[in-house]
Amino acid sequence: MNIYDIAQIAGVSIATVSRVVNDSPRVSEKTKRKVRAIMEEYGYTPNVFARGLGLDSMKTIGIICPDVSDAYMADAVAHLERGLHEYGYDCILCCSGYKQLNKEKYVSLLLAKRIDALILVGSTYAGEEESQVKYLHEAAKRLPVFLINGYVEGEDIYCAYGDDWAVTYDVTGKMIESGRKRILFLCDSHSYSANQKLAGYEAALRDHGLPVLGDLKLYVKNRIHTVRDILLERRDLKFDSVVASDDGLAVGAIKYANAKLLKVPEDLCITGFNNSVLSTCCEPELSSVDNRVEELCRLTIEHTMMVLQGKKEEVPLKSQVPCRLVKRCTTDF
Amino acid sequence: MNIYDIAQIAGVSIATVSRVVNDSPRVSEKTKRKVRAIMEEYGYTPNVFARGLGLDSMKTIGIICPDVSDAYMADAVAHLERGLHEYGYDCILCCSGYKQLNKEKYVSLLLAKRIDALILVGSTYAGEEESQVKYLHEAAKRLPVFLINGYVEGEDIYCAYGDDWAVTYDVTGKMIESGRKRILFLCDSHSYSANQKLAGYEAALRDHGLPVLGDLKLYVKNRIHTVRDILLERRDLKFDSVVASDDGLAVGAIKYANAKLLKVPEDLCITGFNNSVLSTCCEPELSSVDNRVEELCRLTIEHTMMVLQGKKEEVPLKSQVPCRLVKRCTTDF
DNA sequence: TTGAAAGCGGTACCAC
DNA sequence: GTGGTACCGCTTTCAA
Repeated sequence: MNIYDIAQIAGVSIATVSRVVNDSPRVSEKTKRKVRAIMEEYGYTPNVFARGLGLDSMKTIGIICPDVSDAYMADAVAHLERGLHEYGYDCILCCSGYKQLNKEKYVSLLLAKRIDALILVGSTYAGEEESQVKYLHEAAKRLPVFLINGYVEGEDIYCAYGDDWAVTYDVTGKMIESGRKRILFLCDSHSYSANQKLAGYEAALRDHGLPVLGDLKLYVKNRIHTVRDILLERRDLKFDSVVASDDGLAVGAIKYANAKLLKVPEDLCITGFNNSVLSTCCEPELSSVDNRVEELCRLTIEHTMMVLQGKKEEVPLKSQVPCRLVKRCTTDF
Repeated sequence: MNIYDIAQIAGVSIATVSRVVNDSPRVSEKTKRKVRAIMEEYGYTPNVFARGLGLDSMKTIGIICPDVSDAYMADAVAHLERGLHEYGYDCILCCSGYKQLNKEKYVSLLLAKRIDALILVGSTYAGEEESQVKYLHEAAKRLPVFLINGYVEGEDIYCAYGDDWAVTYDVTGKMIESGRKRILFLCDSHSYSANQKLAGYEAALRDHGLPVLGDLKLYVKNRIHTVRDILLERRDLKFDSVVASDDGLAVGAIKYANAKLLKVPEDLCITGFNNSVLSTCCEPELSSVDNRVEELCRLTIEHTMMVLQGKKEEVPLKSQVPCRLVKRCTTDF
């Protein structure tokens, strides 16, 4: 059943049917009703390919994230999908992993699919150096690119991210003010956001007259037991508190504390990041920074729609959303 | 840059360019090289819409799940996306929620997008009665439909699921054999898989000569604190063990035990389902049934490809994968 | 308000 | 092995 069939049955031209489908004002109400009734009766659905050919758009948005099985990204993807769907857009989801080559491959693959916009979730896409974000600039020449949780400067690259620096500065400061002197910084990558957190942590130490010690900056794989075991093995490492860049790492620290029978937060004060289920699952429950994914996604969707509607002048290239610490049982401030 | 441009530059016909793009054997190696070089040079990518129009396929597979922010589904989606991508297929992801109407809407939306196959993740799609799966039968008339974690009988509906009944029967049996007499069954839905688990639980009770008590079958919302609080409030409810249909529910039970200072597993023996991060995050760590998503996804992908390659006779309509209990600290058998 | 017809960018059949 | 060309199903301009 195609537009020709409908036209014939309705006794009008395909142009008219097309206008009805697109709800053009230049068709009489009477004709509209008639044609609609027939489309309904025969269960006609316009062919998306033919439509795409003409309009060069399929109302589809590409979402790339390193790995949806990560709770934070899954959450983001869920919010994005829901929101975009409300605007009549579908989502093609791609999990690129963390390797540069694959990120680039996925982007060009999506470009070939003629998606309407590209949304990248995760600060890994912000790259560590200019050469790593070149592909984003290239992509941005063809369609609007949106980054969640990272910042890349460039025309038509719109970024939404939390103030990781500020919140980490703040949390670290509070730890110091509550008497901690040796704060361990736990991290699992060198992404944009990880670097922001690290910088905030270091600034807080400096501003409070504490030394920035290389030993106390630990890069570990984000697996609970791995973190616990590494901390247990490093008997040389002395610390009275932990600022972790992810809940998984923080829970590893909690497991370490439990294993060593340390009192939390008295002997070891711990904060995580992302405010995921993990933080209410562990024991004691984890104080964690809420990165406000929902808000970041909301903003991104809003911006995407504005840009797609040609109002890109009204959309800021960078949008920062304030994070906030959700206090539970692993902090005493 | 389209096929006509390339043809002109290369001094061949569009037919030849098309053949080169599709790597047809009926083009001389020399011509292929020449045309390929030009395509490369000008960065030509075939228009997917035009191609779709002709072939009526866009090498895209629709994935529907109730909610990707759920760890289990996120995991499944991640596996599916990775696997399908290896076969050159992209994924359109839809989160339908649990309402019948929305499930149906999403399916017809995807059908209109002319996807090549449909994969549904979650036993909620198996429905509770025939009328609820009618839309799947309709869809299956147009394209192959795959279910992960649920069973629906019907032509061209291929299902892969764990043996929830058997593993629950088994676990419940072991609890009884280790001396438990009042086993609480925790559940958050009436989905196909939930019903299987319940049936396995009840069968085990019966086979061991224990009564099936309505009080001990509890339907709760899958939120850790909610579960804990409900159990704390129900002071009338006596139980010495818990079989939960999801890790989240089981962790709720652990929180309850911790709050009441019950010893786990001595005073309260607990098992969860899905073997998610939650099970290694909580304290004590949870024994949980591994539902083998990865294997379910692997099978589904394999089957999808076979069906799309026209070998549907070789694909079984139902594939069962044995689950297994991963023992941690909340059980003593 | 409606219709005719020219694209959109490919695929595939049929000649040569 | 290569080229010519009729589709695929829709949008949109131009005329009427």
